[in-house]
Amino acid sequence: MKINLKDLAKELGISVSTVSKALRDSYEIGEETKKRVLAKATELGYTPNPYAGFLRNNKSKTIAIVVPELTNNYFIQAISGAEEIAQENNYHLLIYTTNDSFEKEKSIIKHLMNGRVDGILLSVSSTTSSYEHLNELTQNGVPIIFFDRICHEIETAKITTNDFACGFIATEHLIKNGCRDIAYLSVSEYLSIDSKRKQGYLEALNKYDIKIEESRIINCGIDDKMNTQKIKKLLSSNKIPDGIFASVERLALKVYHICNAANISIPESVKVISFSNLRTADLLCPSLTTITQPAYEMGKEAAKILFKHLSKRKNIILNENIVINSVLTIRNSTKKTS
Amino acid sequence: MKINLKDLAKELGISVSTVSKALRDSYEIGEETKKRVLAKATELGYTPNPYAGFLRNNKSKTIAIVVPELTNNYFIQAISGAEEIAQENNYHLLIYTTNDSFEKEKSIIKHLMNGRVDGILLSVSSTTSSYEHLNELTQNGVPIIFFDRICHEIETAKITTNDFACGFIATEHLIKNGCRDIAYLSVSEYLSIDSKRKQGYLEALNKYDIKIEESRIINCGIDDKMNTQKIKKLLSSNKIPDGIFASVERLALKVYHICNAANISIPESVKVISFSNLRTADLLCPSLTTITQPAYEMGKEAAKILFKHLSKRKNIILNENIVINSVLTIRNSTKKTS
DNA sequence: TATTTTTACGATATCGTTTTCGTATTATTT
DNA sequence: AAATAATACGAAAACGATATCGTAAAAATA
Repeated sequence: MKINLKDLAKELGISVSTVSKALRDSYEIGEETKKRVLAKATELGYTPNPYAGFLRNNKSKTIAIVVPELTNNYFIQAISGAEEIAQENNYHLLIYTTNDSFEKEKSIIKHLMNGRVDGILLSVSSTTSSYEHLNELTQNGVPIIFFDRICHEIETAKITTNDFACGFIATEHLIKNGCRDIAYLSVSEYLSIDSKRKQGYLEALNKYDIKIEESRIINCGIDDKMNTQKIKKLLSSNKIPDGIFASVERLALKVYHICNAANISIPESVKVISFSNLRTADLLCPSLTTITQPAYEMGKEAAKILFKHLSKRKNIILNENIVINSVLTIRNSTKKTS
Repeated sequence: MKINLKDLAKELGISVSTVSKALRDSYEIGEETKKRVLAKATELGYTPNPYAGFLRNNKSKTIAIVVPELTNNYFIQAISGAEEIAQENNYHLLIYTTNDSFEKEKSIIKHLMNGRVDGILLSVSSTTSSYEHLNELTQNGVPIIFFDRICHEIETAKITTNDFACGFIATEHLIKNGCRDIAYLSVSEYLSIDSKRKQGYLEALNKYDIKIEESRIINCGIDDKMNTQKIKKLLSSNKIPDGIFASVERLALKVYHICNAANISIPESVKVISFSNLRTADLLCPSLTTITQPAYEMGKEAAKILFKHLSKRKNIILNENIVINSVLTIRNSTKKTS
């Protein structure tokens, strides 16, 4: 049933090595023999055992993509882009989610260290606070490319969007539409994307001479209940902010839900802008003004760079920062209401 | 740098086979030796080459999940469920998207035939019109489990939701809220889920003595422009339907967009219900009444059954139909407006 | 003490490829 | 015709781990 090279060789009355070379179209084999082998191979439905080849060549034709969560459209689109490039290169794509857990990320990375994959695309977990596991990985010669949630400490290629500029733009947009008391919903103290977006936010406040209130920076995390509590508190005081800048989609939706429940009207009472890749942003009530990251392109680019490197067989990836800009799409959640 | 069993054995001054058995905690090896080996292994950071084992044992500890698209929350959630179970079983998960293309599906399946994976979780493409590639797969001994978009012709386990009943319930809900002229947006003539949902729709019309109009069954497909055109036509005639039942999320969103553009008010002019796993269904304008499939559970269940089978090492999976019910969530898009 | 059993380990074949190297045959050159 | 070069193929050694044997030494039994 399951046919291998030896079977094929026996059937053809020639040696295994000849069959192997014939199938790989080697110059060492005569045209006639090649045809015979190929014909027999298709006749018997021969397909090579991939793992034998992997073992021999020390290459697995497989890469992994590791993301914090699957309930975030950004990551879905990035995966989608990576998958397309993988298919183009006849590679296979393993998928792992860390659920934003540092421990799980370490465990996954450890499992990928032994040559199971030729390379890794990673967006680090929001609770990842040290990078030894990633260092070990590169020491073992497994190339890794970061996208979005990058790790500066590791020397390799990193794909990001213009987080600082967008943080600035988002905040400026709120200001220009009348906001003077803007809250920033931070997603994680560990993430570079968060700190950059926040810096953009602070810079914009500075430019427009708005005093920075530490209490308006809400440090959210992965605990949904805690987030709800913090945002509820923000929106139930007697002096609620007139603008909210959510660093990630999930927090903006939380704001929507809380405002709905508390009868706080967007954008009249509070304007909302968010980093988001939501497909339904324009169908929301009200439609949500977003900074949309080029998630698909970022996934594609990360994979492309990995494959470029894999084809070169060089052992080191140079430090490289690739920035693909996000776009601001203005909708009703930040509409001027004066 | 990269250490293998032989290196370890040399370092310890014992044989490769002893080291191997010690690491696998074999009864053949003395306690003391085991400890020595284990200590040395961790000291030198030994991790087994996975492919060597795969070759030897003819098992890859890897399964694949093949879905039509990633821009559909149903599939994302199903993948998420499958991934969780895979991690629990220390398995790895390969992901493939067919983009609803029959050819791509065949190509992917062919690549998975040679033992690259121990099993496959599949939701067939909406353009898949024959099943030879799947038959070949099972003949090659690769177990396959279907979820959602199943294939009756292959004998194996299939995870579905109660499509017929939900088709009926959805339609009945529209009728009870005042609709008498209900259109059904079909997603594909090939898919069993579609025909079952449609049958439910027809059954409901029958029960309430509503005449079935063939022209109210809109056969959509994967061509977005064609879909837009067909739905626009439906909604721009002088007698538009008072209810729309979308068989998939994407078509409901299309309806929303078209209604928004054409100033047709939902639910006043037309009520909309849809199969959907949209997280933002309740935030839409108006909030969307949905039949929500237990996507996460279905993915989990599919994976669980596969692993149950894999542990049994039996060569055949019995025909089995597992049905997990969907839930109707009533929101404003179907609100009574008499 | 002699025999059997148990314990603990090593040598080696195997999984299915790829690839290096060796070589017999034919073709080309002088 | 003799020497060299090109062509077409086969034998066998990897790749790294596992598992089947076989077998010394130690322990248990007779």
